[in-house]
Amino acid sequence: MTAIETLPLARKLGAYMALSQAERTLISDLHQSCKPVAAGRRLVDQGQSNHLAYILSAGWACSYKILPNGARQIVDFHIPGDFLGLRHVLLHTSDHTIESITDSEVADVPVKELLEILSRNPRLVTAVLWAASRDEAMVVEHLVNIGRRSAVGRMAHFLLELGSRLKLVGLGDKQGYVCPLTQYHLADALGLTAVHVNRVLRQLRENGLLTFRHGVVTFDDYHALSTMADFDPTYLDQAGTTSIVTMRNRCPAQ
Amino acid sequence: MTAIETLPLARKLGAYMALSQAERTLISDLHQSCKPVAAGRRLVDQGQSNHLAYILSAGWACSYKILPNGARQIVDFHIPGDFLGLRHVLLHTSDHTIESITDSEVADVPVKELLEILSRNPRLVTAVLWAASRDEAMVVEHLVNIGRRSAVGRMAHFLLELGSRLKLVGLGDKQGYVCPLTQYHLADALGLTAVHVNRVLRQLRENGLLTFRHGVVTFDDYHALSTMADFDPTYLDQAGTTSIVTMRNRCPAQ
DNA sequence: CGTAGTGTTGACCAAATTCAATATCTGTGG
DNA sequence: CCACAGATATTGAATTTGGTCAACACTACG
Repeated sequence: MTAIETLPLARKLGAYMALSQAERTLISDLHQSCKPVAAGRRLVDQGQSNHLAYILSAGWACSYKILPNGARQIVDFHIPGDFLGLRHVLLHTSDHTIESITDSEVADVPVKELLEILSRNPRLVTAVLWAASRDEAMVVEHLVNIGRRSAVGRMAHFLLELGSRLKLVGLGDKQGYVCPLTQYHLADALGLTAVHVNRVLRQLRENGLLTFRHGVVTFDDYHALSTMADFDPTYLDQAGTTSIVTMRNRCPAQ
Repeated sequence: MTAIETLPLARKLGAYMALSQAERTLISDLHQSCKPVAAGRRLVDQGQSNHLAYILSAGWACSYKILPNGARQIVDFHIPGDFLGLRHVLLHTSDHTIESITDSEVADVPVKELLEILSRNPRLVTAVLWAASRDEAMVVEHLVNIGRRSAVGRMAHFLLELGSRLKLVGLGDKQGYVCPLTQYHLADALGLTAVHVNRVLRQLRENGLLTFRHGVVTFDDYHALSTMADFDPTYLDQAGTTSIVTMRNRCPAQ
């Protein structure tokens, strides 16, 4: 078992609120069955319910929906420390598929155990609720991105957002990051075709804004890129720490 | 004060799980200050935090984001019984604006009170978390809609979804419903221009699928419309009641 | 090697936008 | 009750964006 401090989920929730020793132990308990998963394996299936939630410890994954016409829309990418299938567990239906992109490691969490832990720990529920809210904020930003930005703007904004998320867990910086996504992944996430993704990437490269080659995203001009993409990482910030602190002072902890 | 049974929020949460008398009373307490709001008034402002959540008792509202270039993306429309500003309260920042579309009635809920109620009532937290999850499911569907469907498909799917939601609160049926949205609202929600919205509506009308005129949506051929739009209302269903019960019983296994 | 997945590019096409002009509706004041 | 203004809806023509089809290059890996 890994030391509690290095568990991505603990680190993530810990960024929201200070965790008591008991709470840390509970989170640790959720990681009992951490196991490797090969790339391309489906963890949650659209339309089915396998009653498991996962914590992604290592690797990349994505959530997507397949339309009857065969088109795929990727809703979100998941990086280490992310909770997988949370909504799936709560709604009891799987409205989308979650699939590993790279070889990964996941801890699967039985629903029963999760619900018991949460029902006994209102503070933890609050933290999880907050993590879920942050996820929704990302989906909303994604929606705005697809609905109201040009292809180039979408791409720039998306790669910047991914950079911010990765920086938070120590997997990237303002220079860039390692990124296992194919142009097909990008296309299905951004509502474009793979061919057009290629052209857009070329355009960004030729304009000296960013380079995405050989699995590496390099920000050639971070400032100019942020400007042209209207990128504002506020919605990702953990400014929430302040928020939760406020919340904790107002309501009696349990 | 209205009888608890007729409060939209109570009705909504009650569809998820049976509510105890104490819980009903708590929900009723949240409606202390129900007041009228004129059309076009902003309730929550992008970038500000006014620390209030609302329950929409009557009328229509919408959440949207304005991009620096002036474009607007409507994230969701709200109808009676919807919770407004939930994420806003939890994240302590307002990442989007919520505005009334018609003259409406809202009950504003002070954050402090809401948090106190939730921290003392884990079951209620679960219900709220679930309502929030349903909202996210709608945003996800919206994302898929914009990312991977043609303009006509988007419009059809969107108007069908709205019909399902309204039917749930008794404001519409398979024939159609009264709808105060302008073509600009539709455009900003679907990532189109108002001009193109007009053409798309004409096309749907001329194909005998649906008519949207003078503030009324009429389904001329519900079945054909659902088919062409790949509409599957599963993600809106309240099958959840079963879900929560089942979740308690099931488990481990894979 | 050879194959499958991925990336790259060009020529052509379709969908949606933009610009612009009118029409219609709705509420308001005279 | 009518005239008017502002918002909303409708339509056409020209343009842009992104998609489709097709060919080929590069890379990794058995």
